[in-house]
Amino acid sequence: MATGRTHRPATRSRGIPEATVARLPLYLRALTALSERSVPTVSSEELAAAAGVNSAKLRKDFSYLGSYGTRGVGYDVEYLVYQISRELGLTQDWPVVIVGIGNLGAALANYGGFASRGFRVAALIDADPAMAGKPVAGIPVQHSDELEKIIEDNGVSIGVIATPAGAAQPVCDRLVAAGVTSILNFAPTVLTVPDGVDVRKVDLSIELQILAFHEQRKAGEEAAASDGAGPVPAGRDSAAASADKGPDGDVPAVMPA
Amino acid sequence: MATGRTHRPATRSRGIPEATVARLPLYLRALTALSERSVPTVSSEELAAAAGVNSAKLRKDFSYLGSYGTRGVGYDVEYLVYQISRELGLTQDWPVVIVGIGNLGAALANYGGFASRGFRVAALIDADPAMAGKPVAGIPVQHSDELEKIIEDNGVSIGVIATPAGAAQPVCDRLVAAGVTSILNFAPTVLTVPDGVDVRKVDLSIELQILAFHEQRKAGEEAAASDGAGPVPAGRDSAAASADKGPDGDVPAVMPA
DNA sequence: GCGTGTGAATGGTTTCACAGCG
DNA sequence: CGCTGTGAAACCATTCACACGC
Repeated sequence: MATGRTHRPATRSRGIPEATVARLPLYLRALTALSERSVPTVSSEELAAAAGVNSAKLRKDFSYLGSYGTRGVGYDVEYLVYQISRELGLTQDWPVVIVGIGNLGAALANYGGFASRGFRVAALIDADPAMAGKPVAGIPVQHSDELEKIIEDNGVSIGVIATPAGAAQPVCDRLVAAGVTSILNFAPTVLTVPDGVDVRKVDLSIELQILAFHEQRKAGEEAAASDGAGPVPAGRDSAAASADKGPDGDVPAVMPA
Repeated sequence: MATGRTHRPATRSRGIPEATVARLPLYLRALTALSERSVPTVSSEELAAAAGVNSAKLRKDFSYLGSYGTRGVGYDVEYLVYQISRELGLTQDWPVVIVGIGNLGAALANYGGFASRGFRVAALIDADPAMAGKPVAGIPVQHSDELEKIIEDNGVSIGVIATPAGAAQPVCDRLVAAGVTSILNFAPTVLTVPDGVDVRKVDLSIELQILAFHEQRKAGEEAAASDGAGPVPAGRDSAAASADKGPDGDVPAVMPA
């Protein structure tokens, strides 16, 4: 999904499907929880339930990593934690910079799961001179003039962009020029990057819009058949024309017809 | 990820693929930008470039909505903005509650894109009594005791969870019981919900781990990667692929199986 | 002509179902 | 016997290529 020419034409025989890669962190988290409770082994069924997927999918996913299970028994928790960690590259240390220390950037800097597993916040960077030196999550914010130097000195290859939309592309360009090859983008913009650079985006408003779509669809279907699977608890109908109850008279007015 | 029951396409009309739905917000954003610059029409090629997808995909996506383009010309920007907004349900107002007003919750409350398009922060809720009454982003935080009342009074059907992991499931249960049917979860946990409730998750650490995987692969392309998928649990320590440079003391004990 | 709209071809992912092994 | 590992089938998504209509 990065650039136009995104094709990696079968780099090597090393072919773990993208969809599987995206689930490995989920399995890892579930396994870590089991590990902390000193559970020695799990079946695909149990682990799948904990990770919120189905067991056939999980077994297929693991089959791409190798045969790490024992038939008739299940998977060794510790061993699997190690194997997945290694596959994901978490047995090494990844220094990360966060650019844009507003509300969101500060939240990310404070996020515990960040440091907990392989990732380390190497620096916080902001364009506002007034922020410089101010500690956030115990780390002093540095001015963006230092960006290139910070990247190089720390061998940073992963950058997190938490700037306003307008600043995202320029920041991205500088990160890439300085040597960053993976970017996690929280700004609501499509980033353009050269080949070989990975971009993943996290976009609140896109997620909300997807939810709204499904929500609207649910509201439009009050003629359920005899399925009767899920009795929605409070049978209160919601979210129709909402021009009546709101304490706030603000109308969004997205578009006239 | 859409919860449980796959919707039967029995109702022949609205069968928009999930992948398409996920891209509509992207198109909408690009179109809105064009609209603000008073661009009257776009070709699939141009719009696709702005949205970061390829044009065949975009045309196929739009074909699910109907035939809104003009051959030889392109798409009318304003008209398409309206059609997509309507399809996504953004022509109505969606009151949203945010639960958990820590760093992240505050960031979300302050996020501009939130209110800008169809969504309205109806309330901020936190379990900490000390937070109650304190305004965040101009909205006073309310205590979680009020949760059910708030949901009902405001007809909220979308909830955002930004609590610590441990609190997420209980909060989720209460939201659902009170009538929420769509949840955006920022806590690093798998949420269990009844049928008919949609959950989407945003998970920083999963995204970072996916990036790390690709980053590691890139690094491994310079050095001949030694294949680690050996026979059975005997040669498991062949993890020499990547130079172990990190002082990461957290490596789990290697298991002989 | 030009660019949309769409069947058909391709590629990837999920699910099924069962063989195989501890 | 129970549970993993995996071909094969079913499903979904993307890409191709071209007919069609402005």
